[in-house]
Amino acid sequence: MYELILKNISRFIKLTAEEKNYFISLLKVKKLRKKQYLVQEGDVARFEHFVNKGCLRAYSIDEKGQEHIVQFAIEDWWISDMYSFLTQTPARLSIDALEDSELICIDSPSIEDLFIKVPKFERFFRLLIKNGFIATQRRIIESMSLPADARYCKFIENYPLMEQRLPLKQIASYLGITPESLSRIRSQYIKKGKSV
Amino acid sequence: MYELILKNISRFIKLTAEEKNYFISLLKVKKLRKKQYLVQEGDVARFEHFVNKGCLRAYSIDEKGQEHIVQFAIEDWWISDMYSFLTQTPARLSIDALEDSELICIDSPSIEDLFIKVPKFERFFRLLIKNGFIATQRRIIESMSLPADARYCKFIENYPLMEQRLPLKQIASYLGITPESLSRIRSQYIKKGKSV
DNA sequence: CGTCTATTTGAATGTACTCAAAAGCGGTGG
DNA sequence: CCACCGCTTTTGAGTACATTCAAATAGACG
Repeated sequence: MYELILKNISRFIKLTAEEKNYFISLLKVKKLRKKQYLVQEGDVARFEHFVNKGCLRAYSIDEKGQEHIVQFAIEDWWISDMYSFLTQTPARLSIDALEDSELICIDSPSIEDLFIKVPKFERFFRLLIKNGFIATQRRIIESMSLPADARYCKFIENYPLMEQRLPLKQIASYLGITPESLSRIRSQYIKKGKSV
Repeated sequence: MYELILKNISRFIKLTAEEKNYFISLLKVKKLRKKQYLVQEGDVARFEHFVNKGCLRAYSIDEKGQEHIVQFAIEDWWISDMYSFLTQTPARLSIDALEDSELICIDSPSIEDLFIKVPKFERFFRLLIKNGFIATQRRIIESMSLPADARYCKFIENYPLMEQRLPLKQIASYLGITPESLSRIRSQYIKKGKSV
């Protein structure tokens, strides 16, 4: 059950067996069916979530009711509403499952305990957030400097595993374009792409 | 000289006089003239920078030679190429001064020392990055869900102090539109804005 | 099998872009 | 101090790309 998350952590910090056990004692497992919410806009996010299995998305809904996907997460990724989790104010994002999923969750007080008893975890979460920050910055740069078709190519390059699992509609929402536009881009891409 | 940065830090963690002195011993001050580079694309970012005075921008340059501003920083803000700093690989961003500026810098090895001697700083930098991450995520959501004119309004709302100091061209680059477009948006905004 | 949603395709529209030119502003050197 | 130069900002005209709206097709799920 916990192999994947321990392996994930070991990429950044080394833990003793005792520390591992303590860490595991703080975790909760949660299963979600496709389309179920993990976090709804308006909740206070109480957990950081590690995806052990499945696929989820974090998104915001604008005044017109349109969804804008901020992040996807598949196995071995972390997902949460960072804003809500940090400030303990109501979430601006919703998170739900695109596939039946299994999550490993750790709540806010447990993380604080963890930081005290095993300070190495401060480092781990710092690096985790840093990576998220970097990815997000890169995404901003790409969204500004590349036209929609190039953004789609980049997406496939960066997340080949996801691209296969995600409905086009969801990818369009992530790229900030309409499903119709993405459909057209794709048909262009296939024509040209055969040779590329 | 160091009041501002100490005050900045004290918003997140409390330091003893001794810790403060140790921290200060690690700092370097750097002055920049307007238009001077702090970091150039291709350098390895060795420092985190705190703006004590002045105004800077971090930006990337795309294949067409166009600049895309990722972040502005004025007094009491931190700025660096996070990606380069974390990975110690060459910077993808350039950072330069939009006004004569004064920076307080701390290099990578010093930060690692600091984390060991005063672990509270792990927390500080974690929170700093977290805030950056949240701001960046919000920016992505806004850039996807709002038309250019609304993004400009949001920018004025969020960063009223900056808006006054920044040339229109720089703001346009941040918003991801051309200076011509921003000029037009602005003239609309003034007409309508009088009544708003 | 039927219903609901996702995807494709078409046509008309709109927003922001490019290119071009003029006006405004700031700084520099004679 | 003023004239000039370079850069920023404004304005105009034509263009390109993505959008909206609509309709048809394809797929998924009960």
